[in-house]
Amino acid sequence: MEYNPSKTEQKWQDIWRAQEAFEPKEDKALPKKYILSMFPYPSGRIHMGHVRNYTISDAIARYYRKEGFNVLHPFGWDSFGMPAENAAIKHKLHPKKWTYENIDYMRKELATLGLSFSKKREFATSDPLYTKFEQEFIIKMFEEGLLYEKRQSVNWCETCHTVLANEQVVEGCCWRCDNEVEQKQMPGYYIKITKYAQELLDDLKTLEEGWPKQVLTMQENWIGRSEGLAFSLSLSDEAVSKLDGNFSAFDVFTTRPDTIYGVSYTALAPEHEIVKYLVAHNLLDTQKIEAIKAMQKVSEKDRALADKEGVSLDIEVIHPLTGKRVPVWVANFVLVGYGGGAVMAVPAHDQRDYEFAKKYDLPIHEVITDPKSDLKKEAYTDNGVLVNSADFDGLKSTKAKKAIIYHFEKVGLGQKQINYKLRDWGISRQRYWGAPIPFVHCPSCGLVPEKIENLPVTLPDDVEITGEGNPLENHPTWKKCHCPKCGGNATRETDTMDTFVQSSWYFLRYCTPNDQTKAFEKEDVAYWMSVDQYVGGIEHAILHLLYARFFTKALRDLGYISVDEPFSNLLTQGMVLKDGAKMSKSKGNTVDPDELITKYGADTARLFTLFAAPPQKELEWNDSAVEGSFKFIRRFVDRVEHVNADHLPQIDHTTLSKEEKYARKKVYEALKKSDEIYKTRSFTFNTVIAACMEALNALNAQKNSDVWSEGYFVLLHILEPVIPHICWELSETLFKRENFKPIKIKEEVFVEDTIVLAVTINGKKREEIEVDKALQKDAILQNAKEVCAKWLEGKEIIKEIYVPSKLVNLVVK
RNA sequence: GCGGACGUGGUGAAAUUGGUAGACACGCCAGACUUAGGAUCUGGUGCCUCACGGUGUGAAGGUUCAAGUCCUUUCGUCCGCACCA
Repeated sequence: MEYNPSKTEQKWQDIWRAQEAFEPKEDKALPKKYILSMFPYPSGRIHMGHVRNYTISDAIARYYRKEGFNVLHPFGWDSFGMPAENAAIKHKLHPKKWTYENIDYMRKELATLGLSFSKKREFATSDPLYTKFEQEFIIKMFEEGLLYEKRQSVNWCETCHTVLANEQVVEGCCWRCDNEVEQKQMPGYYIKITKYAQELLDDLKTLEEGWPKQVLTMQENWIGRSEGLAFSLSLSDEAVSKLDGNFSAFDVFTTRPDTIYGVSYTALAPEHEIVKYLVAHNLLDTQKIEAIKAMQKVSEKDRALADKEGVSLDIEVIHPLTGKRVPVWVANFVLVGYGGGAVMAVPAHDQRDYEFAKKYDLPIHEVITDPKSDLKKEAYTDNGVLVNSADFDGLKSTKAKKAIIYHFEKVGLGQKQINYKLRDWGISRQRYWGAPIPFVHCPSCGLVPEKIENLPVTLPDDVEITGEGNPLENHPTWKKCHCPKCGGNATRETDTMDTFVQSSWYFLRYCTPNDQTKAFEKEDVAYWMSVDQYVGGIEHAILHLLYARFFTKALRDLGYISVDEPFSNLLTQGMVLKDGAKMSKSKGNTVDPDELITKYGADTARLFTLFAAPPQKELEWNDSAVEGSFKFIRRFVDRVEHVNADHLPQIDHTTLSKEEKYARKKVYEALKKSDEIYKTRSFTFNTVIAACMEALNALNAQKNSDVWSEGYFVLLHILEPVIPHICWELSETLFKRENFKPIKIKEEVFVEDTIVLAVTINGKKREEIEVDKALQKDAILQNAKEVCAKWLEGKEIIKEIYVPSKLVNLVVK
């Protein structure tokens, strides 16, 4: 039979479309599987990363469908975002037009891959209906105090003309354009993700089975919980009067309360209010003020790389336990955004404090002893035994921490505190192509949410995108409106939402995709959620995956759903590489999926993608291996001529020749392997494909047409998720697709009359023996010794080990 | 610095979880068929050795009858976070 992929693939894609073959059933009594790939941004064309992503989830979806599950495998578009605006500037195209044209084009491209998506549930996040529900959530969050507006220092990217959330700053640079991020004071909207810090951390435990460890660790570190003591340091009387009575104390946080007797100075962040006051009122000599101003100018990123640096502020605080005076410094390594922006410094037991103390010749008081400690060289930062710590002397660090916190709480000087590195999520973006933040600024009522019945607040179409400023801000009339509360003249908020807000709940919308009145039906969500298998890139380990987890919990608490975690199982696919580097246009090492499919067909593209590496690993592109995948399919199609039954034939295994038995065994081994990779969720398709190749090779070594027929019946079943078009074609012709149902493994094919045992001597393999399966241990050992006579000459056997159906090991001296 | 993942032929990778290392492919070599082949088919292919045999999973130790797999130390690669007090 000739293999003509373009014809066959077109044929089946047409049939699938016409028959709506992959729509989930409405029956909620059926067992379900929700299989989801991260939806794409419609950038214009699909790339190999998309092909890999969707091929993996499609294979999983097809498998479960064949196993009788009600499968939801939806698809959509993450269609708000900056590239649309950049394209508008460059090509003078409206972002909306550009986006939706891209969607149409990419939808056609993806169709050629034969993906089994539910077509009726597709949507784009820039659709006004989607915006409507999202704005409703935002208003509900505001009403529940989960969202607030605040003017504060933000991450600003000058190239993108917008604010970025902390998660979107990568090593001090913009995650999208790599430009260095600056700090800017601006008003913005924040979602209180910090309120969920503990739950987001705790629930990572429920994901241990289903998520890669790496991702869990990254989220854990990002949330960054630490436990310690928060207390206040009172300024000396002189210091209070120097500061004109405006300050009397400042707060610090420490995870090492056991070292508190070792405090020899304290340090404030350059942006600390006290420092600002001293500078603003010229309360220090000019040289110091200049030094502080210089420090303030250095970006956080550069500070991290800089040497420890500081200035004494000529004020003192009182040590809360000893009553001694402690000098206050400003230091470049203290962060304003964490733990009050001030630290107690214990140079003996903190390496940063140590370096600073050495540089400025500040005292180093040892309060923790340990044989490993050598304070002449470096700080001793591990636990140990307390000394020079009054009543706490002799306690071990762990005990002392508790005792000291208890003491602080008892006398009312401070309390136990849990701190998180996680910051609230800033969602304001000063851009046009996004979901408008549905608020109004009223001169008399202040910040007022839009009325729910007026949603969605949509974008004006008549804008000019220049890249200068926010087009909504510059629009002549759009922002003029009436206050939803008092009806007076008011101004619409011109910030739009971070696009990560849209991707934080799209998987819920797929559950009830076409409802015009609500975002989703509670029962639908209860049935379909959580996502049984989520597939996407590791680059979202923190960003999208953390936001989506948060959003799910927030919507739960707003009463919309009753799900705690959105994604039970996560597969992070590896990158597609060529010549050892990530495929990218700028490097010129891309492979065009369209060309690949035109040349070899979708099945070959899919087969290569799944065969070349396990999905979690990087996939190195190899043109001749693609060719090899094509040849396998062609060979597979070619051998169909050996099939002569239109159903699964009954075979009496005992009457078969050795080759025939071996072929059957290989066929059912492949089926076993296939079930295993889905069941264990390893999704190592490469091993299943290899097993099918072995089976085909074994079939080819015999001539029994019943064995051939059975082999094809099973192999078409196994390979359907990988190379669906040709499998549907062959299965339809040969078996009326009767084999696209669960197939029972015939255990008899694994039962063999003889077994091959390895004979090893001192663990080293010497010979192989083939023995009757009924042969007893003694006889087998005897047999083994005879075969290995030459190795045993002049040796004494001191031990004989027999591992049934595996090997014999003779230990000799 | 902290955390994570990982080191197996010329290459991509397997290895039933402690039991015959290198399955399956790519590549390469040889042969067959061909006017021809970058088509197809057959065979070979870890390394050293003519062979007998030796040796081999980054390195070094250890546990065990038996280690790619478990333990200790060490080297290297990749990724994430990075002065979080």
